[in-house]
Amino acid sequence: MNSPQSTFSGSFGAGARVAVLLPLPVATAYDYIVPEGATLMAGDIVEVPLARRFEVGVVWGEGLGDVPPAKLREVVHKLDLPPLPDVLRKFIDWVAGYTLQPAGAVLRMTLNPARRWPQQKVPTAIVATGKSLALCGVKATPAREKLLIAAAKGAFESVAALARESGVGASVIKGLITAGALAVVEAEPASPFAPAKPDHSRPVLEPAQAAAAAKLCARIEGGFSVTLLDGVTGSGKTEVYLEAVAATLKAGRQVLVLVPEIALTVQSLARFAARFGAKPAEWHSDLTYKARRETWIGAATGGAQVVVGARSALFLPFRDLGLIVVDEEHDSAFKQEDGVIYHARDMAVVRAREGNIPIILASATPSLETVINARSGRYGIVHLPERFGAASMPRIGVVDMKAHPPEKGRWGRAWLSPPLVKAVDQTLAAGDQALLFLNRRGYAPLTLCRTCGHRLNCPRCTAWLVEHRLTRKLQCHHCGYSARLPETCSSCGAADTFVPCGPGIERVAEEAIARWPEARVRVVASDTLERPSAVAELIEDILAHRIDILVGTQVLAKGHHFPGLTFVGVVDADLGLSGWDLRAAERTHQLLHQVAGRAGRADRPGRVFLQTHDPKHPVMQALLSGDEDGFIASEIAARQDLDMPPFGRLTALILSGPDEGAVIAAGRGLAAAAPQGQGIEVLGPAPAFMALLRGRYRHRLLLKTRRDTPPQALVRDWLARVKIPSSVRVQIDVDPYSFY
DNA sequence: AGCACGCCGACT
DNA sequence: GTCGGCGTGCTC
Repeated sequence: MNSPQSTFSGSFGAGARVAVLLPLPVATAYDYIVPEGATLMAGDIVEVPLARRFEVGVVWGEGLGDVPPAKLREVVHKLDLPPLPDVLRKFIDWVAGYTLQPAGAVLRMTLNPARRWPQQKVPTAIVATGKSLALCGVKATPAREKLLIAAAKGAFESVAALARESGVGASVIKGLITAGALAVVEAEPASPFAPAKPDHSRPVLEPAQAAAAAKLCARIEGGFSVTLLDGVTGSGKTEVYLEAVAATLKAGRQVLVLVPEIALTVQSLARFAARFGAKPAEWHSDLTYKARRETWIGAATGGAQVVVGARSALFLPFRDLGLIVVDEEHDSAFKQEDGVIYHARDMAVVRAREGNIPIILASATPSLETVINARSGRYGIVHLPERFGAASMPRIGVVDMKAHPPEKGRWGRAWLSPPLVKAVDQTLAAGDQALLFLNRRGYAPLTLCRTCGHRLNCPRCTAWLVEHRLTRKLQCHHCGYSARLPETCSSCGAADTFVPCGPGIERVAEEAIARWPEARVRVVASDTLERPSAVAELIEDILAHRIDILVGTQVLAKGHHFPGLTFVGVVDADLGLSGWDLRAAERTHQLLHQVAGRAGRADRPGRVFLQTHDPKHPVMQALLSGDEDGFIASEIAARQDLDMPPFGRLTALILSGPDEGAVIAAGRGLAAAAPQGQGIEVLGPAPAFMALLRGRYRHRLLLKTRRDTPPQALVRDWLARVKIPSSVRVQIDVDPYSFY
């Protein structure tokens, strides 16, 4: 894993050895020879032979020289792409070192889109050289005169285009090119991105927003700084940070806005387009090949001034990045959980530091890590005090499900308590919209056999199969396994004995339709919104009041403004609080706070009911009393007591393989060789929460170190001491967020 | 990541 | 006797 640090200057002439980092999970860069007639610079993107194929890699610096000369091969050629900037190469090295991944695996995130691009032909244009016909030594004919007048109007992309414009034949054009009155020159490729206009549509800011914007813009002058932009839902954070974006655009530099999920890029794009009069570039895994290429090139050339994207946008080769905004910075979707495991918010801060640029972390419910950094003075804070306009915070109430159990209806079991039902009645009577929130997709999370109690499990995971009535399938939400509901129980052979247990949103929707037959009910989950256009249509349907009751998961919790929505019923506020997870309470609080923020954003006050079995739980109490600071203080105290992050550091080693015995043996081997020392603790191995995932058995070890002890060297040495069979994969998760 | 090499079960 | 399964190891 010791990749050479990229050397950041110098050029390499023919015959020199250069280190080329390849986008493969190999530990080191490989040496190649610079071919005759070429000069290469660090950062150049090159094609090289590798075994019996070709790969695209990046000149990372001077060759190491530790490879027998006979093995060396020549670079094939340099690609016609801008070189990767120094900052990006340093950043890639840094991320590789921090996450304990081979640098090539990190480079892959930058280079993957560019790897298989066919060599573009360089666009050309035909222009007048300015030389007169006489000077070129040709006779002035009417056709030639006409042609020169037409050519003087600008550049033409082809002979055909100029022929069309001038009404002169192609042969005359070719003749004048030969004579020298016209010339074929290399053309700037047309940028698909319209220039952003910083002052296109400046909103009128509320006084509090204006003050915050001024403070923010003052903070982002100068180099590296981190600023928490903190304000409740509806306080207008976006308008405020857009002022900082505008300031950066005026300075002629690029802006990256990271959003936690694809669905949010769509509405961000619209808001940015309205503000700057040009649609920003977008970046996420769902882009078409062409759009991906355009954004990548746009970032590299500077043509894309604003890029809105998911976490991987952090690895785009920006020519001159001047500002990063991380929107909804607390969102756990920023944590990449497979491949190179990294937290995009944390790495964004590093990217800003490497580039000596400001970064803004925006959230209504900032993560504890960020709050602590802000309080300690490492990060600045810009605070937006309240909702603006006539909007007020919703009134939040807690429904104790023990005191108010749902009344069974004609349709069977019910999940909505009488107080919640009454609130929906009132909302509908007032002509408003209601949201029933449950963070669980499908009809029922568990299906079991009434006769023998057999539970329908995923064959490849430690997980129940979730019934989806809309698609008439049983699904595993962890591996994508899907099957029809069997007719007989595989355990006892009884027929037609399966019963659904517990609610998913489809089941809540069933109850809503039965209770409010007149109401238009819509189920919304990530799997019902596959295409971004579906998100736009849904938002339109809600705004036009073509839906009365929304039943949905957390995809509905984020970002959108629905003025007609005045009631939110949280069906199971306790969901997510169970289980051993460091951030369970924090995350549940953030999610519920965010859902509550959906209610009553216009002039009508909203109401929120939380159904819970534990009304005394600190999360419920914090939401009820509005004492968020008290809740955060107690969470901080709890973390501090246990030396948990960010007061201590965690690193997880996840062992997995198809043979459980081998996985367990590898776990024991690692435990036996565990690092020791002051403030170092190793927990496990223990079966992971998902002990079987996609057919692989999983066991975990957890390394706990003090804040001042970076775990990377410890882990590196640790792994070097233990021989792990290749059938067992070791994943390293520095700063784990989930405990799967 | 690819891709070839290499050693054990069912087929022309 | 061969074709081919995917475990193992290498690529400058």
